[in-house]
Amino acid sequence: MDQFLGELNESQREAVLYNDGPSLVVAGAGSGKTRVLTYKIAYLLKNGISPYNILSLTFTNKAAREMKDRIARIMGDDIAWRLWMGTFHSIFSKILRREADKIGFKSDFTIYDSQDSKNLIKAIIKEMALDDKIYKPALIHSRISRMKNALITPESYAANKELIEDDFRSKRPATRDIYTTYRNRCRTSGVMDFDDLLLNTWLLFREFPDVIARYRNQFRFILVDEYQDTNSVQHEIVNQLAADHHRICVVGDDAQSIYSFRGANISNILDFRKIYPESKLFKLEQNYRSTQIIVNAANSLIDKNQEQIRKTVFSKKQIGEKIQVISAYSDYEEGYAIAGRIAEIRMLNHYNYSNFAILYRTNAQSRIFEEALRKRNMPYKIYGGLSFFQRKEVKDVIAYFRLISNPDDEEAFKRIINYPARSIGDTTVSKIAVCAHGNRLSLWDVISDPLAYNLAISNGTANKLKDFRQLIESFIEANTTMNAYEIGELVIRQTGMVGELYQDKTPEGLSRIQNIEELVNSLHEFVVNRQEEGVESVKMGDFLAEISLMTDQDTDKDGSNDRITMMTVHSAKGLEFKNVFVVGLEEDLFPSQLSKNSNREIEEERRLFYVAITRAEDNCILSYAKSRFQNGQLRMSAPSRFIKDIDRKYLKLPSDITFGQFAPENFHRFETPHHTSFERPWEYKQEVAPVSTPPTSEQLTRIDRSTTTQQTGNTSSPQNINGLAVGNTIEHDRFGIGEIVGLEGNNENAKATVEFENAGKKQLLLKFAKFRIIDN
DNA sequence: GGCCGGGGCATTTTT
DNA sequence: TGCCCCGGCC
Repeated sequence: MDQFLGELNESQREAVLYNDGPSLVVAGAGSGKTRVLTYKIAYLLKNGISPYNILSLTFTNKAAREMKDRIARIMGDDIAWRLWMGTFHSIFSKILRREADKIGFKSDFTIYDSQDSKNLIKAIIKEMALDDKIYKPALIHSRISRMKNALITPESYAANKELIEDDFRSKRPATRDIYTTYRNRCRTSGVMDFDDLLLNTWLLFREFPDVIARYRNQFRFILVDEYQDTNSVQHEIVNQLAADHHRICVVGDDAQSIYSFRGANISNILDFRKIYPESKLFKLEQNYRSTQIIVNAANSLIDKNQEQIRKTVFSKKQIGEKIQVISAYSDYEEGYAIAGRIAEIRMLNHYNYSNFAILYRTNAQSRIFEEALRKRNMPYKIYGGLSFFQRKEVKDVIAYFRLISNPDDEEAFKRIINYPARSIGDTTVSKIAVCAHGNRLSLWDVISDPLAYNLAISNGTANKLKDFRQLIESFIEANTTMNAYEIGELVIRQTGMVGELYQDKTPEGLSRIQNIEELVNSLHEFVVNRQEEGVESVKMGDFLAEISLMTDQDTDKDGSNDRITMMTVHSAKGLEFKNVFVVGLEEDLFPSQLSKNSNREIEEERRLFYVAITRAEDNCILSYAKSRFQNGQLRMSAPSRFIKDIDRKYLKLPSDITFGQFAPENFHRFETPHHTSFERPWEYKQEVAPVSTPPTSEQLTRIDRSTTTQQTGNTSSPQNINGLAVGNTIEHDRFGIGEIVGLEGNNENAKATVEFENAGKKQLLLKFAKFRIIDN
């Protein structure tokens, strides 16, 4: 016991030791918050508290898994295993499965992912004959989701004047009907969406005093991680559970609240002490991750936010390098500059590629870095994008699994009734659907007894439906005796999906087959693991319950490779890297244009930037491009206000940086037209750059261009368009080296005539041309 | 039933 | 630009 308490600093220890009442642990970035949570739980366990009595909620499966592993190392597997530790969604789905019958569900209800939800909403909008240009499914889905997260049921929605007026004003008065229908349809289908897992738990606890009493009694200690990102339902459920004993400990950092767009409510953490006036506040302020400069720079940034719990995060690590700000002429050049800088830092300090991360605001930015890294043969891994379980072929197979487990599942039904093709078209499906919804039945109910509902279908169609029904029934039958893996194999064989896929020899087809094989492997692994744990029969339903709450991060297997990480700032939360590049620091990109309406949103973007910077241990480098292709057009961009928000003394700024305007007006018309020394144009003159090697001559040319071309901020100059001039030599991605012999137009219409060495004379629309300037 | 092309569109996403 | 969706066509 003492040995691990000794590993804590004073405030960490205090936070661990206090367990008699509510506490709020404000944990600055890198301050050892996971360590506190882990040791706190270990401390309770060592003091004789049963793992069964501890509820500990996290935001990701990964976080839960890591914490469980750490506790297992201290307390042993068997104890760690019995802890109620997991994400809100997984813990509450477990409870809901147990109590399902009380709220009109079966314990093997399936879970709709966001895509299923959107599909259903889309179908409802279509059935209601509403215009899906006005009732955009994604928009309606997010509104419904917000409502659920704010504890608003269809009934309370309809009773809420403000919401109704709101919808009326935005010309979407039918929203509440869509919401009601959506909820009802989920019920007849025996499914819950992600938000239902929370809302239904809250409703269950509210409606059934005996149930909540049981769980209150069980969860004698409640711990919640990342409290700044909880939404109202989560907050309220936690309050329901803690109502009697108040032994609740929430951990979080208001400065890292970045999910309000998903309904996270920062006031949950800001107002925690209002709800529990007797609560103790612990502040973890020592950052063990980053250099002093990084911590101080981040502090100076976040200081610009109004709404926050004031704290003084500090580091006792080395002072470190200043945060370098790289200015690039274009988004392409930004890519090259970053790739070059990574190569330099890596060589000089013998870092691995895995010590580097490129963080951006939007996924769309990844492509350019991908190209730049690939050209230099630098290995990388991109996170985000389509996850394994979202892939079409995987979803198709899983839809069968879902239908076997719960034949009422409407989205699963629709997905596979005609896949593989069995000539049951949309017309038939909508006839079934109309009939089903009219009678408040599931689609499966209708095809189980088509005669009873007078379906207007031909005999041929009726036979096809019968075949489909019998196929699924045979699976359902087999499912009573077979384990999840056996059923999986059976389904894939019997449906003929494999045969169909093996026809396809294209790379995409091959990858589809691999994905299905991987799914089968994971089924196998799942069954074997469970059996090792002593579960005798491992059912398909168990597998579904597990994977429906999984994300990409949980299936990531090549995480140990030596690769540069590329991801959005959002997904970097909770991670750390020796060297972090935060790129695209431009107005309208970071902060996002869409966040500029309100100060609240700007503050969230600033917190996002704070999260980005505080991922860095040794080196943090920022970059921006002065022009960028956005939504298919070339746009001039100004450096982000957030760069200005950082105290200048922690920055190494490029000499030509100016804020609040597109192109610098005070650019120097080059005293020395060509750099002859190794001085880097982006650095403050008085600064020495101890960390960096002199750039290669190749880079210097590029960097020189980047500054000289800025003279062309005015886009109308005839000789000098979009940073190009007649006489420049460029290297085009496809045509190679060439010289510019003519220029016309400007901005997005700008064209250059280029005489290429090998490809002859070409007209390039600059908006689309991919090239870089190599000499002027 | 599946393929092609035009038009519209475009944050962030731990579950 | 690149993606997705829809409608038209074979």
